[in-house]
Amino acid sequence: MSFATVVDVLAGKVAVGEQVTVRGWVRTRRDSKAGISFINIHDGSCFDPIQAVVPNELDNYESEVLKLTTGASVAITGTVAESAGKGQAYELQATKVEVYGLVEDPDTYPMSPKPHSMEYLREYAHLRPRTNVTGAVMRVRNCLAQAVHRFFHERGYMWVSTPILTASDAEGAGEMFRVSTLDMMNLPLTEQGAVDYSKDFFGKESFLTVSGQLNVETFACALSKVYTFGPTFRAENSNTSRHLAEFWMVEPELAFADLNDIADLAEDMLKYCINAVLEERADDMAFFQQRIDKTVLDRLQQIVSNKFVHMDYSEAVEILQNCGKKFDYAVEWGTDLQSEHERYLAEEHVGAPIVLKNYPKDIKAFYMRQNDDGKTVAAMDILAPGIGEIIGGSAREERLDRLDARMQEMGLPMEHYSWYRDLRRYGTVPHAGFGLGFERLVTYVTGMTNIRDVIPFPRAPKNLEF
RNA sequence: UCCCCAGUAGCUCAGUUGGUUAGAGCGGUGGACUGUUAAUCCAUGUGUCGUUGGUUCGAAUCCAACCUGGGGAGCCA
Repeated sequence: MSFATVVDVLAGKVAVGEQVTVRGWVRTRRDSKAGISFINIHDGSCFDPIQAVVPNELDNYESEVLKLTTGASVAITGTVAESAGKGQAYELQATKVEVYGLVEDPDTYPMSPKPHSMEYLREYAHLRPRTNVTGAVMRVRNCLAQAVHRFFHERGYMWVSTPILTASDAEGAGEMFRVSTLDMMNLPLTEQGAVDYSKDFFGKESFLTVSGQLNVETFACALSKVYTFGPTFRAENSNTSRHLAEFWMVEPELAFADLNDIADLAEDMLKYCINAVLEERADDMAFFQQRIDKTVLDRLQQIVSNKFVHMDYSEAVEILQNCGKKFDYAVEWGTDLQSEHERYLAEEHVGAPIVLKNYPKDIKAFYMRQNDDGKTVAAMDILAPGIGEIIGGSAREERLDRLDARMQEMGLPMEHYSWYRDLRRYGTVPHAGFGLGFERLVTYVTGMTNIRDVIPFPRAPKNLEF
């Protein structure tokens, strides 16, 4: 007996007439008094389920087959046949139905075969992978993740696993989650009455990382082309459809590179990943196009076939000031752009992803390379229509005197960054990198509206189930 | 964290100028029919009306606080 996945059978990889066993979960069962039941089985290998045609002559037809409901798990053995019905090229003429597990109360099985709201599905994060929408999201997510690794691998980048536990706030990127093994009911105190972290596990304060960037920079300054791809954590009290407390970030870092190099790298990477999804997950994308976002395929096609628009921050400010549109917040050189401004630029002015470059230094992080004008830094954001900032990057300040000056201006504790400063003291090189919020990419590519629906188990303020 | 909105059956929602027995569709179940596929047709049930407190003769309905969710904002990726 040989086993086959649903995708292999539906794709015709199993010859007609051959006997195989398919294992999975029941999506629907329809009975015909002509003496057969149609059972649709999904196993996650592709969007479509396979139809098994089950004759009532089977021994367990009455006792088990007729008890199969949505969610039951089965192994169905049968002969692959060209389907007599519409809707699928191949089906399984069942000769044996083995039941792993029935659904104990079909009436209250949470994933009933009907449309559910995304909010409802979120409450069943352990069962929602069985739904069309979550299954499709996770296949696309996987496709994107694999494409990220492939993209960098093909270009000679090395994947560096940067640490999750850290001592320093990398860039003031956000509030950090504290990690501690101290007894919270009985905290050791210093003579001054502060918590004595020298008694803690690491002998000092420790946190979950907010970014792998500073760590990965050290490897860029030795291995030249590197990236990190892993989870990051922000303890911000952000309650939006675009933020998570735990999310994955792709952060390439490239030595001997400037801002334009990584802007191009970012554009190439996005196009590569989107092309991968269009090629490998056409079935899932057809579903998103039909049920989730009627514009998603057009949008993705446009991205892969057009050059991104580059624009300096200063130019964007001028455009916003002269566009004649009324904004809730005034646009002024030197302030950060508001969501409404970013949305206008990406959605109305350009209608495609836009690369904004050379921001005022005062609204950006300390490590960003200072431009010769004395006012701006070599930073860039890529803004995507419908979702806003999807990528943020910069050239890094490689000149020690400039870096120190900036850190002093911003009041950063120099001693925490000694190793970071060493990179500038010993054989410094120009380098640049960016960060891509992976879930934002998945959101954008699928057309989903809430980022909590594109990660298996979303973590957000007041939300840590499962 | 701020502003706005919502929370009633397994799910999606209607209802309520405070008043006996709380409504529909879908799902489930039973039946009919059918190479069906969001099947169709007939029958059928279901409720701490988010939680706690208050006002009242009486609260699902009014008020307050809280919890949870949604939309927007801020922070960012």
